[in-house]
Amino acid sequence: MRTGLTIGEFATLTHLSVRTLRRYHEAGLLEPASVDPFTGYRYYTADQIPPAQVIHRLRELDVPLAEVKSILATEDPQRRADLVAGHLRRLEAELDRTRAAVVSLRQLLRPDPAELQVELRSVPARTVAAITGEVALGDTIAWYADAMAELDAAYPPPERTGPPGGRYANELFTGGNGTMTVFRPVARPRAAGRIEPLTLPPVDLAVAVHRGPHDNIDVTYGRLGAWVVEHALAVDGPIHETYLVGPRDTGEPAGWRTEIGWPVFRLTPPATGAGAGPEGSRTSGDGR
Amino acid sequence: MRTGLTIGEFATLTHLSVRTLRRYHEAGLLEPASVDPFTGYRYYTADQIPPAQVIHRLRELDVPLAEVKSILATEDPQRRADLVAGHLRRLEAELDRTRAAVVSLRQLLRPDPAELQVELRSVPARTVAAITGEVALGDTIAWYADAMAELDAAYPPPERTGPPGGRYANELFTGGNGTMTVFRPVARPRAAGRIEPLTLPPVDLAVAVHRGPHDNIDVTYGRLGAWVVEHALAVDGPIHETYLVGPRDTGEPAGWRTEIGWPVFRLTPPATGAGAGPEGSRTSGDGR
DNA sequence: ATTCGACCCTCCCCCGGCGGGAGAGCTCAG
DNA sequence: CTGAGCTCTCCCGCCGGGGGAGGGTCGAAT
Repeated sequence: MRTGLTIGEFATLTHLSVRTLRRYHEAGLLEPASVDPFTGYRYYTADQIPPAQVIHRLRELDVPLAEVKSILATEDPQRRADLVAGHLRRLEAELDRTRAAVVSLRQLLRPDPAELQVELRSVPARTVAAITGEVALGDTIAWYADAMAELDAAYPPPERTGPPGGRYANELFTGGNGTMTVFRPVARPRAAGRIEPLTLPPVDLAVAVHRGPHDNIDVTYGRLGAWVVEHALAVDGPIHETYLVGPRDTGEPAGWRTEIGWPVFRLTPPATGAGAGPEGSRTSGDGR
Repeated sequence: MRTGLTIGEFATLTHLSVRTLRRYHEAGLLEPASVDPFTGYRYYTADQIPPAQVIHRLRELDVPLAEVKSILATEDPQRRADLVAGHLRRLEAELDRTRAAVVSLRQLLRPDPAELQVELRSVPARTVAAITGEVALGDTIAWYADAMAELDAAYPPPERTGPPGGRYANELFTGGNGTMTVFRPVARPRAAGRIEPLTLPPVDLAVAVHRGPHDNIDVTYGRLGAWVVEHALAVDGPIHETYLVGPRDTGEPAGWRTEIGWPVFRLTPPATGAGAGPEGSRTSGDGR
């Protein structure tokens, strides 16, 4: 009787590389059946082949080693299946992201985009029902959906006085996380749950309308930004979005209309009346 | 007039991080419009926003930076679209791989697999028409399809005397590349193009039939390997496959039948007649 | 004109999951 | 006993980015 399969033989049987098997041992993913205490030689047995193959498959799905470990450690087949299903959902979400990027890329490479309509608008202060939070970039969509659902539930249609909107700190995009606010203008804002009344300060906005799903909304952002720069303005402060037509209004993303507004101020204030925004300084990073 | 947009402003406009912009500069992907020779400050212009967004999208699609660079460097829109389409094809292929892994994983986690039928078979030497090459793991499928097409073209049905097969070095799977041979038994093998007559040495094979597509064929490999180990045999030498029913026979992958054979020899040779294989030593790595 | 906070610079280390290679020790058949 | 071929550990590199240190610059407010 042999002591067991050497790592090389086991590698041949499982189609994993020797290095990879060593790594899995080191990570505690797949302990050899025995390890010679003197030589350090790893010895495997035939019944370790199935777990090795499960690991192989999970890695093909880019499941991180740590997660593979927790999946393998889960005895209950039901919970284990749940963990796997969770990762598959994430894969699916990523696939959606990829599809969206493909569509957006095509659009971006199209040579002649239609002219972008940009409007400069002074928005007075107003008080709305709002939910504010510190969110990581990847969680924005889920957080947004959740918060908006809470607002919708608290304020049924008769109380609403306009389309919902959001305000997003720039660091959210450039830094990976940041403050975001979603709000709804309503007749009488009141605090409840995460909702609290919020008075939005007056701002000068450069406003453009993005048509269609949000996958490539940053293209419109970019074009709006270019417009702003070319008109000798500078952007400052958090992005404003107003969902004129959104997922709550039509299930057809192509019909969505999102107004995006970027707070601006004049670089070299000419004779034109309105000066800088209320906060005056052009230091960014407000909204925290 | 400003010198241009600072890296921070440009980051805000494009939703890229400052660090990432610096990296793209360093990689030659997106040169700032100007760099202050004394301070090293990078300054961008509004017309750099579109290329930045193209880069952003390509990166979302996991296009390597080097490839992004070559795409951007390509002036001709036609060629550029080709490059992008090429990457999309690769994405699609990867997606197929992922789907296959999901299916295979489900199957692997199913608790009660049917018993695997394994047969020990002594295969005599035979001469076939073969194509041999050194192939990287990722290219196997394309290489296989190409070589098999060449064989099929050279030997129309009347000349064929059996189902086609292949012989694959183990390092192909464990090491990332290796020697593979595809062959067809025919009446009179002759050299032509890459095809050359090859005499396959006699081997003792442990043979099992894999049913269905090849995505999870290594599960069958593993089970065959376990069987071999449990029967006090050791595997040695390149894997043999025989395509009893393959893509050339039916478009329905579920109907495929692939015979896989693993050269074996007895670990403790008993009184039974047949000894080890013709090459004798159990050193692996033959087939080169 | 100076101050001072926000910005920008470069440089180095870290991550995950693998591969390559060095240098040394082990196994086992001839 | 020899020697080929295996195995061991350890260190470095890849990719695309993040974190942070330490120091220089910009420009609005004082």
